[in-house]
Amino acid sequence: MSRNKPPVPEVDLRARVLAASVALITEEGLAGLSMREVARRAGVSHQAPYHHFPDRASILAAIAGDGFLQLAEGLELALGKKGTPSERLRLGGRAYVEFARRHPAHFRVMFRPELVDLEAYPEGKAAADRAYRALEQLVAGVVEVGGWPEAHAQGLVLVAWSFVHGLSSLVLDGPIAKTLGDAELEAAVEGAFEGFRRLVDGPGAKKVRRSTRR
Amino acid sequence: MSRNKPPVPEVDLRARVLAASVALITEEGLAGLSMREVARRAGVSHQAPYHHFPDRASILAAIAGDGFLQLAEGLELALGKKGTPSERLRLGGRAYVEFARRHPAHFRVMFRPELVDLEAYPEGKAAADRAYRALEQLVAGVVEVGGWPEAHAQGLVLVAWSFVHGLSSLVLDGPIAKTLGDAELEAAVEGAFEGFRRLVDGPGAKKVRRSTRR
DNA sequence: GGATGAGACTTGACACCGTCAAGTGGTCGG
DNA sequence: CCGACCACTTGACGGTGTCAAGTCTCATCC
Repeated sequence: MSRNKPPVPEVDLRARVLAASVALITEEGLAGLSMREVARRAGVSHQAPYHHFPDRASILAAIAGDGFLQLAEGLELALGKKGTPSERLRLGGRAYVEFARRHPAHFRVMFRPELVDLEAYPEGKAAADRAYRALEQLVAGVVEVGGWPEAHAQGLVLVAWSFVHGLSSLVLDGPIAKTLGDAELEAAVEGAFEGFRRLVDGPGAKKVRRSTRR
Repeated sequence: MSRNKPPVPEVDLRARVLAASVALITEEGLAGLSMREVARRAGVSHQAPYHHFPDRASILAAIAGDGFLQLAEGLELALGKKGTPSERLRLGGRAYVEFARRHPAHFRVMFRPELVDLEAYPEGKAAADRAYRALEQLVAGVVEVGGWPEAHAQGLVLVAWSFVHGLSSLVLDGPIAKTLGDAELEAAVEGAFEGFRRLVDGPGAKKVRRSTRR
C-alpha cells in the first residue's frame, strides 16, 4: 500500500531535480527552465526543490560546476595522450567542442555570468580553473616545441581558447546551427580543426619535429 | 494644460522601446529584460509596446537585426581599408570584438536562437548574411595571397570566425570578464590578435609579401 | 460641421513564474 | 511517549507576458 510515491522515488530528489533541469534546458532552451516545471517533472510539489537548492541560481550553478568538471577531465585526458604537442592540442580542442555538443545545456549555462556568478560557488570556480590550467598546458607544449617567443604564450592560450570556444558557440547557437545538419556541422568542425592545425604547424607542414619532452 | 505627456513624447515610441530594452539588457543582463519594465522606462502603460512589436521576441529580433547590420558595416569598412589582406583581416577581427564590447546587449541577443529565431525575420537574416560574406572575403584575401590550398578556405573562414567570436564571448561573459579590468582585457585582446597574426603570417614573419590585388 | 473610423494608447484580467511562510506526516534518539 | 527534525506540501504574494476590451485623438468624408 505504498504506491503514493513519486515516479522514481529511489533516486534522491537533488539528482532528479538536476537531471530534469538539464533535460528541460536541452529541450526548450534556457528560457524554458522553470522551477515549477522542474518540480512537476520530478513528480513533486513546486517547493520541494527548495529543500535541496536555495534558489534557481544555485541549480544553474550546480549544472555549470558539473560542466566545468567534465570539461576539465576531457582536457586533462587529452593532455595525457601520446603524440606531438600539436596533436594533443587538437585532441583537447576536439574534446572542448565535443563536450559542448554532447552537453549543450551545461555549456550554455557555464558562460552566463548573469545567471551563475561563478565566484560565489567555489567548487565551480575551482573546476573552471582546472580546465583553464589544462588548456594552458596544452598550448605550452606547442609553444615549447614550435619556436614561439615565450612572451606570446599567454596570447596563444587565449587564441586557442577563443577558437574552440567560439567554434563551440557557433556550432551550438550560431546561424550555421540552424541551417546545417548534424553531419555537415561535424564536417565543418573537422575542417576548422584542420585549418587551425595548419596555422599552428605551418601551411606546408605534414609532420612536426619530434618532441622528446617527458 | 497639455502636460500629461510621457517624458520624451517627441520621439516615436518604437525607438524609445528599443532604446530602453537595450539599456535594460546592458544594465541588468538578458534576464532583467521585461516588457513591463521597458514600458515603465518609456513612460507608457504596460501594453503600449505591443502596438509596435507583436511580442517580446520581436523586440529582441529587432535588436539582433540592428546588431548584425552594424557588425556587417564594421566588417565591410575593414574590407575596404588599404594594407595587406592579413592586416585587413586583423582590422575586421578587431571590429568584431570592438562591436561586441561597445554593444554588449546587441551581441548577447544576436546569438541566442531560442530567443530570436533569425529565420523568421528576413531583414535580420539578410544583415547576418552580409556580415558573413564580408568575413568570407576578408579571409579569401589571406588565402589568395598566402599559399593556402583553396580547398581549405572554408575551414579557415570558420577558424577566423570562431576565433573572433569566441574572443568576444570570453571577453564579454567568460571567466576572465569578471577577474580582469578593462585595460587588462584590452591588453589580452591585443595579445590574442598578435598571436593570431603570427599564426596566419608564420612565426617569424614581420612583414607580408605585397599584395597587388585590386 | 458632425459622423465615422482608424490608430495609439490604457485598463483590466488571466495563467504562470520565483519565492516566502506556514503546515503535515513520518522517523528516530532519549 | 514525545519532541525535535526532515522531506515535503499547501497557500499566498508580487511580478511577468499577453489576450480582450475600453478610451481618446484626429484625419477624412458626407
